[in-house]
Amino acid sequence: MQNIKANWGGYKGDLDMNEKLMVAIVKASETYKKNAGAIFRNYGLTFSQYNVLRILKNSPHGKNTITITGRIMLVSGANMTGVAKRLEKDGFIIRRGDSSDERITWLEITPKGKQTIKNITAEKDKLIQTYLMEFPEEEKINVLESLKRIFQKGDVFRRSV
Amino acid sequence: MQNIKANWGGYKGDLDMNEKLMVAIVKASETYKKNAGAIFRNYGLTFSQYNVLRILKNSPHGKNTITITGRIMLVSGANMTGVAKRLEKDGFIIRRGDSSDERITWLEITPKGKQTIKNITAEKDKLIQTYLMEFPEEEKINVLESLKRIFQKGDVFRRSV
DNA sequence: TGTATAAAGTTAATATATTAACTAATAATC
DNA sequence: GATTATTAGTTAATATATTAACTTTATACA
Repeated sequence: MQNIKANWGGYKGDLDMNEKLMVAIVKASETYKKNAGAIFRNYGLTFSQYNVLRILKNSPHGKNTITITGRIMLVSGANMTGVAKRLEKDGFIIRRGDSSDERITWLEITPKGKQTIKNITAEKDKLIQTYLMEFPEEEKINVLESLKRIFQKGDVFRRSV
Repeated sequence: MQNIKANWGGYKGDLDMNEKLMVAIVKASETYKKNAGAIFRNYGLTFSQYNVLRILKNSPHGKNTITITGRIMLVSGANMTGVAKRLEKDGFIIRRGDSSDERITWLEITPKGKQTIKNITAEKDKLIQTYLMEFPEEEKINVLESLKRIFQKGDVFRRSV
């Protein structure tokens, strides 16, 4: 195993275990976002854009509203406006108003969007497999449960602020 | 426990366990970044700016180079330029060239920067404690080890691309 | 019924982050 | 010693993300 801390300018972490764990979560996340984003770029998508398509594909009739999609992704509505516009410009989704509630904008994945998600699958799964190949199923379940507890706490925290 | 999936527009995750785990890592990370960022903002810092100060504080003589700091944070050098300039403008760091190697720019945390980090500590630790209060020490160690394996794999991946 | 409140979405200003292209300085190699 | 390659950092263009302020539409309720 190579030493990934090579040449860190003498930096020594003096973080306690708690902050060390949070920093590790952020680093694992950033690593995945960069590696997966590099794959998605070859298919004309950013990491965020891929996630919108993934959510729409798993929503009834391949569509959902801007606000709910943003809520699942934990991003603001203001940010969703731009992401959705760029996805529509490139033909991955269409945007359509709701006939009975004119406040609502529906996002719907197009056939091109569905096909792109499908094309990405193998390469994306292979990447994740390189991370997790040594993980027994039980370890995955344990880590998943631990992480869920963290962001559910964070959700409560956010609501109370 | 309230249902945090309330009103998700019928969205159903059909992710396999592997992708589910990666999505959970990203969500835990984003949750922490948002919650901690809200605290740091009260002290005049963004999440990224706080991390630069944390790294400098733990570096020899409170300083490190732009490139190495960015490498620890997993962000590009181009991004570091802007973050460092804004930190200097607000008096949290100073930037100084190296006398023997004129390519290098050193970032050094100021007394104001050190004091700000110190002021933030209690509130930041309290936030992390709300996430981890139910975690036995052994669970923290296990999750930390699991996550480290992920971003070390990601590091190797990045080098090979 | 009418007014107040809430919800959905957009715009503007700003910070973070990327890649690509570039300059300048140092290191390696022939 | 001269050429080539590498390293450090910046700039430009673009995408992502935030909060604050705003418009429009729908809902609550008195």
